[in-house]
Amino acid sequence: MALNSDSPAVPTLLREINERRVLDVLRINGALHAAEIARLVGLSKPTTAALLRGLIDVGLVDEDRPGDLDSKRARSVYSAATKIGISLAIDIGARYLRAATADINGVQLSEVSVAVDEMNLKQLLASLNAAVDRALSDAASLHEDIVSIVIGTPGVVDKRTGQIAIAGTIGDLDGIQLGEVISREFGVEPHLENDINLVAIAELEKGLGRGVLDFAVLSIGTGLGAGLVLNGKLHRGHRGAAGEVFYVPFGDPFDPHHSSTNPAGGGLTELAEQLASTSVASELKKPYTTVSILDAARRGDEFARMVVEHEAERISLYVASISAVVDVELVILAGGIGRQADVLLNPVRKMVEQLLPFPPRVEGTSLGESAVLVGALQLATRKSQEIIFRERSSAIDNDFVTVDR
Amino acid sequence: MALNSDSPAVPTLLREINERRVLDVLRINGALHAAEIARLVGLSKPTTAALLRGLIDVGLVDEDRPGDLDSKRARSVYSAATKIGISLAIDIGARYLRAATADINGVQLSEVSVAVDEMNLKQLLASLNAAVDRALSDAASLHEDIVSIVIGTPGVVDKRTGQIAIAGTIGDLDGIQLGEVISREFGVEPHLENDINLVAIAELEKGLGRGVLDFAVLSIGTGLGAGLVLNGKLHRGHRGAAGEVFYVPFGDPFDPHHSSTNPAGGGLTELAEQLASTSVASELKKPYTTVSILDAARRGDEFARMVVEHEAERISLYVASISAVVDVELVILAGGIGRQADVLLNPVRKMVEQLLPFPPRVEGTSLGESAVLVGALQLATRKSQEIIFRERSSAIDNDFVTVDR
DNA sequence: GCCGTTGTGTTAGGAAACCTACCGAATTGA
DNA sequence: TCAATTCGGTAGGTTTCCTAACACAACGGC
Repeated sequence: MALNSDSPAVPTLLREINERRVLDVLRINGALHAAEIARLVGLSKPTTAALLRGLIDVGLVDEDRPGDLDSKRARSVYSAATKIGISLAIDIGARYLRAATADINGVQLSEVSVAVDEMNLKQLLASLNAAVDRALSDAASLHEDIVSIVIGTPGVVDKRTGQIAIAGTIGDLDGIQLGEVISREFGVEPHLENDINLVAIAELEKGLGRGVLDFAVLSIGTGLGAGLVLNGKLHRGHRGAAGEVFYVPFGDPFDPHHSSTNPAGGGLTELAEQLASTSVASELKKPYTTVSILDAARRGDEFARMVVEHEAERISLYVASISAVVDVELVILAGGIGRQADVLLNPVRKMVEQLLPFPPRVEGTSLGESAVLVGALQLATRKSQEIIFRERSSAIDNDFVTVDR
Repeated sequence: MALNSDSPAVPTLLREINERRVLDVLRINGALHAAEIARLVGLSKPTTAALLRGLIDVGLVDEDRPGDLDSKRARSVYSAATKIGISLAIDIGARYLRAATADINGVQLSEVSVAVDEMNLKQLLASLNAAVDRALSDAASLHEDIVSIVIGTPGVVDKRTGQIAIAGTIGDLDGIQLGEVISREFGVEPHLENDINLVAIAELEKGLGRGVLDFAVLSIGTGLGAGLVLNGKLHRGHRGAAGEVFYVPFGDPFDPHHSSTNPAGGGLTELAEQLASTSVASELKKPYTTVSILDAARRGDEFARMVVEHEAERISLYVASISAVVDVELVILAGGIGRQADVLLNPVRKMVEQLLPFPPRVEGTSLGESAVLVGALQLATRKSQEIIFRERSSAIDNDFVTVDR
């Protein structure tokens, strides 16, 4: 039973709340005339008109007099300003480096993808700079326009220090170094975030997670990990390690690789090697690869189907663990293997239903390879909007002191 | 990007926020004079005085003129009203039935505990009625004074239907029936809640979870289950089944009893039976009981220590699962076995640190047998406060309509 | 093609919430 | 004892919202 907020409610708080509402309405609905805004926001016309004047004064809203381009009796239409800063998203993957930009309203302006291949930090940063420069020029923007930056990366990002731990997939990547370099380069402190968490945000905003209060994204690819959305918000955990389901101690708890149950990494091919001795007919030949196995399974190859069945069992264990602990409505499979959901989905569903009395829905991701980028852009947009709003609205009234009270 | 609230901000919203702040301040700090309240709330003296007058008018605040009983220059002291309704908490356990009451500010007024023993629903309800009646008379209160009721029970309580599923420990308990009976009896719709969730709330408010944003209570006793507090709030999950860690598929995933890893129920004695063949010296004799094993371990009996060590390993698996999925800062052991944390704590900590790169702190509960009741009372108090506040504050201004806008 | 209806945006007047400043009364402390 | 402090209260003013009324433009039925 603590106080909900530090400061008490004063009249200017009302203005702030209502200004935010007006901006939200404009960002959701696009250009509108004043009376329509008043109805959607729920305020009277005079008040709405005053709000709009204030927002126009600080440059957060644009007014257009379209001759009579627009409909009916409207004299002016209003829209959320666009050219007041951009957000930058960067995805540092194991095989690709991607960058994207969006305007202050979250509309994507550009996207750049560069293949990377075993490079050191110096080379990585050079590629990164090139990619960002291209993303900026494609968006007709400059370094100074960047309001916020979100970087997606494998590994656990510590909330306080920004340090990246248990990265694994990218050799000598260090969160502090990276943060400092970016910060120096762009004059903006970047926000580092675990890549799978960003996929979860992407699913929440633009994917299968829309409107779902509790769901998880289980990513099976180079590594194994999950992103959790609980009560409609990303759950990072105490040190940002939520969703590190690799550490659920199945099988021999002291095997550091959890090889008997890990469906990620080389899990699928290892499984095939192990099962090769069972003399089931197959057109598959060694060396097995993830792709060849999945393709054979799609063609109906008996041995490949058996391997996939086993893989599905392993995946189910992790789906079940997540759901047993947090009871999600939906689990979305993603990542290199998770994206091949067509052959995995049904066996996983069947198994999960046997394991749990309250099984979640299980689906394959509806987002493509740039899911991390989409999530990062989403997060960066929210940050930018908050920064710009604070900046502009405080510019109006920052001059009075209190004495008595 | 949706609107944060349905209605826009109007001046009366300020009043409501500030009224709540004043009440909060009084409930936290006890009786205060007006100037002190103004300082704590952060509002000016005239505004605070007006707020207090309003709250006194509707009976939410009491004004006392203590002659000069109280200190200094204060003419009046103000305190949150107490005699405006009570909250009722009921704990339906496997072996005990408990009831407790608190005033509107959460101050406990009475507590009653009754042993129950294999009874049918009819007998259970009779005992329940008797216990509640005693709790009420001990609190010098009447049925009509009850504002809200929270009932703790084993099993998963569905948010929407109130139905109880997978109860197990209590034979023919049915949430709908129970809710209906209570509702008819007291004229108040009771809120049913999983008992371990209530322990988590108790730890959050009065136990080791105070100030901890992310923690779990792992209850090991008749059954196995966990309560999760994430981001400072109880996490119930999509169907209220969050924390049902019994279903994490360790060992043979198709063993419905998960007997190879379950530390709860008869887990400890079973473990002892299994290990009896290992010829380790022991003063323990069959039949083993949970109590005799734990006592022997405390005395240093080698065999008993080995059994406890194994039990600790099993517990660690569940601690690790929870932490791998949601990354909690702290796991609190509770329940019949969990309360015997003295002998379990160190081996569990050691094991958990081997299993996880980010191990949580592990502690034994600091709350006694009435933890469920404490949590239920907490929840009921919050509900009562909200109900009474709504009732009283809407009594003032519920008479005007809008036309133009 | 005219004129009533409808909808937009503005002005005027007022209500509700907050604030600062000041003042008298009571207590405290030098 | 008397100055300083603190309390509760009043007066006057600001910010924010509201309803009501009105001018003006567009639409549509006749």
